[in-house]
Amino acid sequence: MAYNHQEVETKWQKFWDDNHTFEVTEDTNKPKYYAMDMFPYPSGQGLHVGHPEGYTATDIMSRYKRAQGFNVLHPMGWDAFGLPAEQYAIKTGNNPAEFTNQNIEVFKKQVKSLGFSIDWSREINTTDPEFYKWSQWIFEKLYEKGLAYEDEMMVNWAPDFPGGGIVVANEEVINGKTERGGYDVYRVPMKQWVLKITAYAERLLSDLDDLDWPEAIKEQQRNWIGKSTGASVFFDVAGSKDKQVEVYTTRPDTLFGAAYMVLAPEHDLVDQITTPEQQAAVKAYKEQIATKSDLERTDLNKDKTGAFTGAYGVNPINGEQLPIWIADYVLSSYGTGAIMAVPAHDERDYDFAKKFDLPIRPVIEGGDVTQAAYTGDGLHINSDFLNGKNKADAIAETITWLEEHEKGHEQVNYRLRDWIFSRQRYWGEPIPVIHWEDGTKSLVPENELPLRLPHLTQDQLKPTGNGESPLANATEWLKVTREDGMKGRRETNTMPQWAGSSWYFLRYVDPHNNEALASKDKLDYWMNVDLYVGGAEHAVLHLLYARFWHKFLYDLGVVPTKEPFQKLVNQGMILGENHEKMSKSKGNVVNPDDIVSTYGADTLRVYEMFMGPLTQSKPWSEEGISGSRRWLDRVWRLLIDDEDRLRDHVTTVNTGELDKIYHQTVKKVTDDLENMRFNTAISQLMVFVNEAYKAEALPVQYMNGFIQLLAPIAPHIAQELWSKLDNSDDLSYAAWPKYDASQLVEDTAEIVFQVNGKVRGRMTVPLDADREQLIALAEADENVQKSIEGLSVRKIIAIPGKIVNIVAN
RNA sequence: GCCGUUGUGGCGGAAUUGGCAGACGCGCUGGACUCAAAAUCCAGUGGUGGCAACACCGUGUGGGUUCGACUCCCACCGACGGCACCA
Repeated sequence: MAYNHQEVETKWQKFWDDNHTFEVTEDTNKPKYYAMDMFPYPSGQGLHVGHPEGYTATDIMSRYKRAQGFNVLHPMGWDAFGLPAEQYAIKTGNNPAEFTNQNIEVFKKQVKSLGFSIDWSREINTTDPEFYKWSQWIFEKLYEKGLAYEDEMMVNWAPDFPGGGIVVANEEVINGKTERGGYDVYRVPMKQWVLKITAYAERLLSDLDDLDWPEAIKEQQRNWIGKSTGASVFFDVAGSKDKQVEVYTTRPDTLFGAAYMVLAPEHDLVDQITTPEQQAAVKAYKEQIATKSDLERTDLNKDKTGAFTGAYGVNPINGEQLPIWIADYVLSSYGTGAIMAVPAHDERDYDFAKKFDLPIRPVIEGGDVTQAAYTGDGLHINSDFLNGKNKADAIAETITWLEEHEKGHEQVNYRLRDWIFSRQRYWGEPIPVIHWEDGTKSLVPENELPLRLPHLTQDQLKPTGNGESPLANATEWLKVTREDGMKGRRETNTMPQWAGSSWYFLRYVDPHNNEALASKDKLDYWMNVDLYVGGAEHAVLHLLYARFWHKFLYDLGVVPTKEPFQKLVNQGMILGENHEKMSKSKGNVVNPDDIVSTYGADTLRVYEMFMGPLTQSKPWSEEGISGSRRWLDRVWRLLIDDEDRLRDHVTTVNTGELDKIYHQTVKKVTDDLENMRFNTAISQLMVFVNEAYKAEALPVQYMNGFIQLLAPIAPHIAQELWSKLDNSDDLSYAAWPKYDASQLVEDTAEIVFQVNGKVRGRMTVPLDADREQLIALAEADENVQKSIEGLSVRKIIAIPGKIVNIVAN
């Protein structure tokens, strides 16, 4: 009978569930392997074909490692806080929790239909109070260590965001608009909870080196952290002895070329130093930029703007007085929010100087300051004791001078900013803080965690209109009274979606623990994650936050490793048949449910792995998927006849005709799986099947081995064939086949004969034929003779086992 | 503009250390089976020329190193992703 995928897949999925096949314990006698996917946000859309790609990859590795004798942890969970559920609730009056749980049920059913070897007893859900209790616990530890603080700071405020506006993290702003939805972002001061990720900047940067991650992601994180080395330089303000402007520069060597100074408009000193005559102009400028969105500010960046404060700074190196301006091309949030401007050697300063007619004095040879700023290296000029020195020497010399004269020092800066951690939302983890009427605040006591989200009615969920979270409407929940009668109000902001995903991988190792986020023993055994697979879109957000929290927990002694994810793999995107990103509007979306019901989960798994390298983006093909199904049918027919019985040619007799290809296949598939080259592993399995079709007899032992090699990729059909071959042991834990290296040894090799690098003949010779023999054979070759006719031989290269190349002219 | 990734048949993609370019699959062509079709099995399939043996061309473009380059080096072009006044 033909292969019936629906029957077989249902049967074995039930078998795995009933037998708890993939539930895992801490068997310390075995080496461990922790393979994990980035857990999904359970949207109402359900799974798309991109999800199974990564999930299949980790599942193959999990099944392969299990057969290799590893104790494998392969879990799944749900990143279930987030805006869509809240917005849906506002619109329909449904409870976000119920809605979320319905979505999870749909997702879970879909994921299960693909036959992954997941330990479902460890399923987690970030919206479960028993889970977010520990998100809150980590926040409290951060607070206790001074790494979570509340501050009036310039935040990214998107007032048009549905539901009354929202503050987003720097990382969530793309081109001056919110990453989600594309709403305009304004920089406004607001009181927010902030996590001090900058305290870990250096470690987040340097520990990247030892990680087995794609270079692109490491590079993105390095750029995001943005370490730079330069100098702080102190400029006195002329006429006011007690005031100093500290600037940061990476080019202290150009100090003699400083022409003016610029403060960020928000800089503290601006109001103190502005002269009475300039006050109106400065005030007008500050108002002008305050109303601009980030996008408008960047758009206008070609056209520099600014205002003169009327004050002057004193260049410490030569006593020269430099006008102090304010301009929004200097950012208050980077360095000291103040710069020395060297228009001759900095493009931004050059543009500004041109616009406001400020002097441009070169201090490095090379370039033409009438045309453009020169940012390259060269010998210094107009620079007193630096004259004649190159950039590197002059930088070192200047820093020495600054330090000796106490006018500055070497300084390292990071582009990374602290992490704005509060969101004006209902559907997130409540921040466990109480604000007391005397102006103090305190944490919710640890024994009262989790601080649960109160139930809100549809009306209460609606925006407050003042930028506050809907939790401000939860009157009863909000009020707290202390034993001493002091009244307090709970924090109404909630945590961002990144909170749960910053540590969820720790919870999988001990998901039901009430005493700790996970027990020390289990963390010691399982951490860190050996393989983490997910999309590249999380390069700086999730992966940086998770590393930060992990390092913090490492410092607390909670986790045993400095880094959470040893190996990271980004699966490529699956594109539509037209090579474009799948989207509803383009009508090229493929629904995995349809594929599973038409062709089966195994076909989907084989196809997605065979399409090409896991890490590459590749287009979907309907013909490709049916080809994968045809191949599985071919595998089935190789072993099973029309009456659904094992074919007669599967025997215990080994004629030897498949020896070589079998052992080659075991070797190649093992190598390929080890290196996650699933496409070439499948191709080798196809080659084996092609050979097997030509063979008279199929030794049962080779057929069993082949099924084992196939099992990680197509587990259902493999299980069915395994049972039809009368195996009584559990395929999921059967020891991985070994190959016999002696079967792979060749005693002959095909030697290529070349003349001037062009192939002119070939011959199969004994492997031990030496140089002289090979040359003789090549020279005797008819076609070779024809090619060298009339030429004189200059040189002959002969490499035994490979090639003979005759050079002649 | 800067950083990263990438470029191979009609299509998806292989190619260990510099040593036969195009494995495997899709598609296409032919054959077998069939009254016929589908399915299946077998064979062929980079381009040009030739009945053929074979020859020439061919891994984004242009150079270079080498007996020999998809592979190493230099310059450039295109695609994709990220960053974007970070002093």
